[in-house]
This record gives sequence, structure tokens and C-alpha cells, in this order.
Amino acid sequence: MSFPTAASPPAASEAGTLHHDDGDSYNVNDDDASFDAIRLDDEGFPSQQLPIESPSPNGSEKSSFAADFYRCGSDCSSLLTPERDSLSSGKKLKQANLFQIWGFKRNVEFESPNQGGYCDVVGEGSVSSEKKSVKRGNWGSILRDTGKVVENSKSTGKRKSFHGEKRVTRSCPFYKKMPGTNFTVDAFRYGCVEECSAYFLSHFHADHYGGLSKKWSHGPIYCSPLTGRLVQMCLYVNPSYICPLEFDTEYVIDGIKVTLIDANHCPGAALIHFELPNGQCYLHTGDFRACKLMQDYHLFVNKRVNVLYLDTTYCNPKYKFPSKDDVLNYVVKITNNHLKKYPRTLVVVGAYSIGKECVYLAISKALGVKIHVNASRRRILLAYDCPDYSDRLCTNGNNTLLHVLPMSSLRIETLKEYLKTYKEQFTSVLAFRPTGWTFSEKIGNDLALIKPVSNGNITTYGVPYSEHSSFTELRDFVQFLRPDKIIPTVNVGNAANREKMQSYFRDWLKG
DNA sequence: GCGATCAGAT
DNA sequence: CACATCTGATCGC
Repeated sequence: MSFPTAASPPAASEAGTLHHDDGDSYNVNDDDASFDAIRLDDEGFPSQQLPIESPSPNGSEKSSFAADFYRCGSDCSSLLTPERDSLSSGKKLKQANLFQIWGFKRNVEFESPNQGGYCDVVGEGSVSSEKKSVKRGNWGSILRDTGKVVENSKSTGKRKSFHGEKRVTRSCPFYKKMPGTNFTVDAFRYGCVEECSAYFLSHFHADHYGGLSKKWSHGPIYCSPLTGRLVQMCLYVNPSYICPLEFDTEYVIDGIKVTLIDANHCPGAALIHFELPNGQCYLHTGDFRACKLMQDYHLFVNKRVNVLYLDTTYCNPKYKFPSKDDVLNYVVKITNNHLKKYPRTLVVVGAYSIGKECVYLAISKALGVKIHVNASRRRILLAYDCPDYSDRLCTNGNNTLLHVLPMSSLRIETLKEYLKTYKEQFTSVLAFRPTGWTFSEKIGNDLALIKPVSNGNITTYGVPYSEHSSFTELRDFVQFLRPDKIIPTVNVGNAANREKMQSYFRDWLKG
């Protein structure tokens, strides 16, 4: 394999240029990039004649940005005119299909009829949003219950029949392909994406890295150094595919200038800024929480972002939540009050894999206590390579009142069982469940309205510690950037949502 | 048998 | 509600 390796860091030695030497199993002809054929017009959809899948029967549907753009239902490569497509395929070198080489029969011919556009129907052969169906993350047991497992005998319903169809490899949605480049972002679940010479990973969450495993062989993976370490140690991806890019550093990859910027999401998460040779700039936010600080970033100040690929998780005015700092102060305050009242309290913070560490870090700092985590979470936190975490960890749960547990362990019954294992020292539990949003529109910014759930000596607080932008943060960010067009990447699974989001965008950018 | 991926649950 | 994951089932190698 001849991809840049982690052992030979990119850029410096080659005057800021990364090369993919054509290896024997992965050849890309730079001069014939198929994504390159796509030009977005000023409404944001590909400007060439599109094969419209199902034109409005009576023609009455209003032609709007959203309607036209999403109706195209096509990924970039499928938008090529047949002439050009066949012309180019005569010259270009394709990656050999390793499955075929090994005598297996997985073939792109079996791909879904949906060509990677947005799709309204969730189900067979459809592409819904980012958030559906990703591989099981089984790297370690940080998410496994540590206490007695509460029985849940309710079996999940039987699997829907596939009507005898072959299992299908979905094709990569257009909004994961960067036009004019051979790059994709967070597109690992689609096997080998045709023409893709570089696969970017915005951050280490399962719904974005889905498809990555030790068998990955489709091309180099560009990501932040931390994300790269996690990909290697948790998913066992061959390190020769992992190409770490430092934050705030411009790299030239296949002739495109690429810069990663801190996304204010989980550790290692990046905004990805692309600058094409023609001067066009794209910003892919991955998942992010917009903040004022980002508005000082030199790239955003000095260069207009033409296309913004936007994390629209909370793109609705009903999503209001406090700043991270407000939530952290609140959590510390509740903890202090609770400990005053019940000195023998075990404080538990729920967590998934990566992200929301600040909640327990804040308690640890404020109270001067260590953080107990199990071995696999410890391994992850040590990979952050940050003394803030490593110096505070504590293996023995008896030695600190602050424990981190998998989110699934925060049920009252599970916590009761957990408390029993520490009954010599603790007599009650105070648990925090950091969630994206508080579920109640009424709470909004007002933390004082949060009501704990209590049962005997167990008390649980759901706190709105969000690592996605609120509606107003999103609006402020967009109004600051003033991109020519915005392509939402979340909640795109239904047309009404998309239409609604586009109308917010229009509203924000008018005048 | 095992890894990948689905629907549904949490 | 949403997030981000877990669970059990099933498929295909």
C-alpha cells in the first residue's frame, strides 16, 4: 500500500503536499475526476440537465430551491451525462473490487435503485438521514452495564422481510461528496465510492464512521490525529490508511487545500474547510456546535464560504438550550447542594462513547475528586492525550465519589444495584444524564425548571448538555458566514423538513 | 462461526 | 420529541 501513513506524517516533508501514489489496487487519475463534472448553480443544485426521477405530474409543484434540489434524487456521479460518463470511464483507472478478486460476489450492480439522493421513505433501498442503522460499535465494553443487568425480556420484533431481495449496498448520498474534488465526508458505509480518492472522517461517532472496520481497503482516511487514533484502536483499521491532519494547518491534498478546525463537538471533531484551485470554498461542519469564537477564525474572515454543508440537527426554533458553561455550573451547583444534604452520595455521570466528558470533568475539578471509569473508557480517555483527563482517572471505584457509567445504566433499578456494590461508603446516588435537549420545550434556557426524577435514595437529572448548535447558534453562524448555498446534512429524510430548513436559510440570508 | 447490518428499543 | 447507542435477529461469506 502506498498511502501516506501515520508513521510518515504528511505535509512538512513535501512542502505541504500529500500524494497518493498510485498503488496496484487503487488507482485514481487526477485529471479525470468525476465529482468534478458537477457544477452547482446559484440555487445550489447541479446545473447540468438532471434526470428527474418523478417529475410533478401536473407541473403544479412550485419550483423552489428545495423542491428542485432534492427532487433530483441523485448522487453526483449519476448526474454525469451519459456521453461524458462513458467517455471518462474509458480512460480512468478504477479500484479493483477485492471481493471479486477473492472470488466473492459483492458487486455495485446490486446497488439500491435510489442513487444516493435524499429520500422520503425510510426502508428498503432508501437513504434516510445520517442517523439510521450503523454498525454495532463493539470496541470495548464501556457501554456495557457494570451493575446487575435489569432483565428486559421484551424481544424486538422480527425483522422485516426483504422480499427475497439481495442485501443491498446503498450508494453514497450526493451531500457527502465534495463537488469538484474526489473527496467524500463521513461516507464509509457505501463500500468503495466510485472516484473517491480521499475519505474524510469528521469525528469519531458511530453514525459517521459506520462502515469502517479492520477490513477497510477503499482508500485513505483523513481526520484529526485523535480521531485517527480512535479509528485505529477501536475499529482496528489498518493504520496505513489513516492520515492524521493537525488542526488549523493547511494541507494540499490532490490539489485541494484542506484545513481542519475545531468543531466544538466531541474530542477530535473537526470542521473541514476545502479550497478548490478555482477559489471555491466549501465548509463541511460534520457535527458541530457553533460558537462566537468561530467567527474569529481567519479562514472564515478572509475567505467567503461558497457552499456550507451544515449540521442541522437542531434547526428548529423549538430547540433552545443553555450554553455549555451554564450547564456545567448548574451541574456543579446541584452536586454541591446534594452533597451538603447527603454527604455519602455517589455521583454518577452517564456517557456514551466519545463526547460530553466536560460534565464529569467539571465536577472533578470543582470538587477536587478523581473520576472512576472502567478499563475500556480509561483506554479511550488516555488516547485523548490530555492531562486534564489522564491525571484525574481512578481505577478503583472505592476511591472516589465520582463515577462514569454507560447511559444505559442510568435507570433507577440499575443504579440501585450499582449502589449496593459500594454500600460500605455510599448511601445514595445522584446521577446526571447529559442529553442533547431537555425534551421539554418549556425548559428552554432556564435550567431552574429542570425537575429531577427521584426514587428513594436515587436521584436523576437530565441536563441539556448539547454538542450540537441550538437554533439561534446555527442562525448566528450562518448569518456570519453568509454562504452562497447551504446543504443540510441532518434531518434530510423527509421533504417537509427540508423545505422548512430551506425557508429558515432563506430568511436568515435575505437582505 | 463470525462480522456486518438490519429494525426496534432505550 | 432527539441523540447516540444497545440489543437481538438475520444475512452472507
